[in-house]
Amino acid sequence: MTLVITSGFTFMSKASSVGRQRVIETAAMMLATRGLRGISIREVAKAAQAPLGSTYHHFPEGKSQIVIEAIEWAGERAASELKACLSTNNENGVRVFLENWRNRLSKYSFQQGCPIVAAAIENSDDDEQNIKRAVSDAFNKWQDILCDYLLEQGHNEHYAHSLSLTIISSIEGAVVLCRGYQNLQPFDAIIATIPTLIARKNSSDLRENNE
Amino acid sequence: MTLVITSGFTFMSKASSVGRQRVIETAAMMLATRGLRGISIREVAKAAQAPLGSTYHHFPEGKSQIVIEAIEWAGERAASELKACLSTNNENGVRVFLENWRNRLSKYSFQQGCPIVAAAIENSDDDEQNIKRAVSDAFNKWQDILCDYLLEQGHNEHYAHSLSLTIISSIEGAVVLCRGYQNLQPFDAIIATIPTLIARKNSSDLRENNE
DNA sequence: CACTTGTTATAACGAGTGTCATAGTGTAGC
DNA sequence: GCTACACTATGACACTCGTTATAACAAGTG
Repeated sequence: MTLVITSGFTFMSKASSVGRQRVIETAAMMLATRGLRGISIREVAKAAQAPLGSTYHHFPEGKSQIVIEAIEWAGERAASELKACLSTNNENGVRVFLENWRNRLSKYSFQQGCPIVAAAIENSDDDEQNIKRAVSDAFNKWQDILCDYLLEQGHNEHYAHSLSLTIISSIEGAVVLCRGYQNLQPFDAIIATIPTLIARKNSSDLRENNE
Repeated sequence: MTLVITSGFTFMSKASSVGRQRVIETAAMMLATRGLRGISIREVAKAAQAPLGSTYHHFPEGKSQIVIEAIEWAGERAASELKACLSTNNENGVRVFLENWRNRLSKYSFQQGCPIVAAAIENSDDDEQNIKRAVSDAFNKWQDILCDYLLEQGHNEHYAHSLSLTIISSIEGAVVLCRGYQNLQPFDAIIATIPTLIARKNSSDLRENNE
């Protein structure tokens, strides 16, 4: 339940901005745990030790604003971690990133997944096209980073595009499966298979099967 | 919104059992659309044209029973479809299954995903270890079917195990990404990459990287 | 007819939800 | 001092939620 805050985000002049930021990070954590409709502003505020009365001061658009900012923050956080892994580990970058995710999953006993996934799969009849936009923005950012990396590794553009989407899909799917299975087998599986797709530099056997 | 009922499920003697079954299938559909906490018994009953007063007659354990039976039904349904694809298409079986999923996604305009995923990622503090069990049962069934198929295709046991989990992870992840992106690119990506993992019969380059 | 049995109708309970209005607090600048 | 303003406290509104209790209904059986 305890959340370690590492961001030095400063925005306004006062100490309350760290309270605002803590609400965002707590919302992201609870989103990853319980889903979009599983969290309430009251609970987020309580967990963030922020006064409920002030959430509508910091987030005048209400819950959807909190959720969107949580998605953006989590997306940015994962993007910078991915970038760091890829730039410092060269051809093993993806594997290191996978293993980081693996460790985080077991650290939290499969209670936490990906907040962006949680926001992606819960439709509501009326509201919030903006949530979907924040979700696709996050996915897009990860894909761009991965795509650039794969191009640097010598893959052609088309394969880099497909492979980057495949990697992200596998990760997100494996996180879901691990939470269902309550063990790490799905993640260990993609750690065993995905790197072989990256290692293969010539993608000749791929082209003939495209439509 | 219209739900086509294809199952010939008979259980009790009366026509009301089709009402009961319709509640299950409607719950599965709404679960796939709005998530575990996004559905209410009242709404499911209304959508299934079943009287609210009788849901607690057919499902005395309440919402959790409805959800569990919906998961079981959806898991069984997907399992039999997967089995059919694999047995009638031999080495293209997975590809056919992927394309079926792809078509279903666009048919429902990315509104519907996988009900089992929805149930897998929403933790609640107190209740329902049984939901998690139903989820992992469904995943396990799919994995067994895929694993047997891959063994028949000539893969060794360890690779078949890893690859089957990778395939399921990729599909579930791609479904999530497609809903986020609101387009089919993620699914087209895994259709381009996954079959190459299946086509490769010798997994020699895989073994050296395992821990 | 009475009687059972499977099903439905209706109303209510307590709890939780997002949101808002209003009043109160503190602190910085004059 | 005092005003301005960012923030917080409190309580309320209208709503939905899962669940239960209780009564009614329909149909078959004796």
